[in-house]
Amino acid sequence: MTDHQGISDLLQERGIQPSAQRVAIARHVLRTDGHPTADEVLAQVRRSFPMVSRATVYNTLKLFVAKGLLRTCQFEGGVTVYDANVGRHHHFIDAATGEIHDVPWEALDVRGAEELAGFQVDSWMVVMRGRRRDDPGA
Amino acid sequence: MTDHQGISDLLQERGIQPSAQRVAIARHVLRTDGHPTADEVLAQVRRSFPMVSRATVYNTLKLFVAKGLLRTCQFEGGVTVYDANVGRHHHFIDAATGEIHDVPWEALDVRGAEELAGFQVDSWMVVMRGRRRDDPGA
DNA sequence: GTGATAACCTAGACTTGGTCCAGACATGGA
DNA sequence: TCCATGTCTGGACCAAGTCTAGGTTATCAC
Repeated sequence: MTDHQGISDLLQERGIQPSAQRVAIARHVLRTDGHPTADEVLAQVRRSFPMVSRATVYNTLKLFVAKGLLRTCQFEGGVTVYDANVGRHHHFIDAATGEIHDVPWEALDVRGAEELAGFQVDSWMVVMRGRRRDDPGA
Repeated sequence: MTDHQGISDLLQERGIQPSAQRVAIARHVLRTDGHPTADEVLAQVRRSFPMVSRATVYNTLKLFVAKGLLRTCQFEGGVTVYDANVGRHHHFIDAATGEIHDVPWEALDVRGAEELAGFQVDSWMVVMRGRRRDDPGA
């Protein structure tokens, strides 16, 4: 799914014309389970595609979000990061490093969000902060 | 608690020298249950204190955060907003207006956050999105 | 192949949220 | 009063993100 042809097909499925730039951006942003910023994507893509412009990266990321391939998140520092995991999940933010980790939806049990008085709740997520435990036994 | 003397005392309790500017900023930012941005605070404070500078507002808000009088949040749009409610609570974001509403801690029941494998979770909150219901009967 | 059209990309100017800094001003002891 | 310290101002600066004009490329009818 991350080879050139596969990505090209995926973009076309979503109604996106698979230009060389878009495929290059998609390779970097859809293949990671990290949460890169637009500038990180730009830097990565430029290694294999030096002429790509900043505007193209921003436009393409926006397009991918509009087409449901990506979602954006804002946490610490006010920078927008992109998340290729578009299914329901929660987030854990490492207070020491700022790293963002996805937490599976089933790992937590949230009750009461749907029947909140005065609000029609369409979606929700839990945002946790703390430290990552680096005991390898876990 | 929002009159001049009370605010002055509150600042001093927290080890903050209560200058005229700081009291003016505190009056606007601690008396609201909204979630103003720094620029909104600046605009408000300037109505009663036209000479206040942007740097002072930013510095003062940072100081209040450091002293535990305020907390910051980042949601949509990547702007930092300030929240005078520093106790535990959740957030609801109105998808139509972008407004942020505080949701009481007890309104939701979250299980599993404390014993998350691989992470030491220090704090968490639920971020909900949807529409505000404007039925007055609720 | 050729030309028209639309889609796409680039570079750079611009906007906005936020920080930094030098100098001015206030305040509180000795 | 003088000095030291803390605070405030205005403006320069920076970084993330957007906008725009013009150039390239792809598509398609002829």
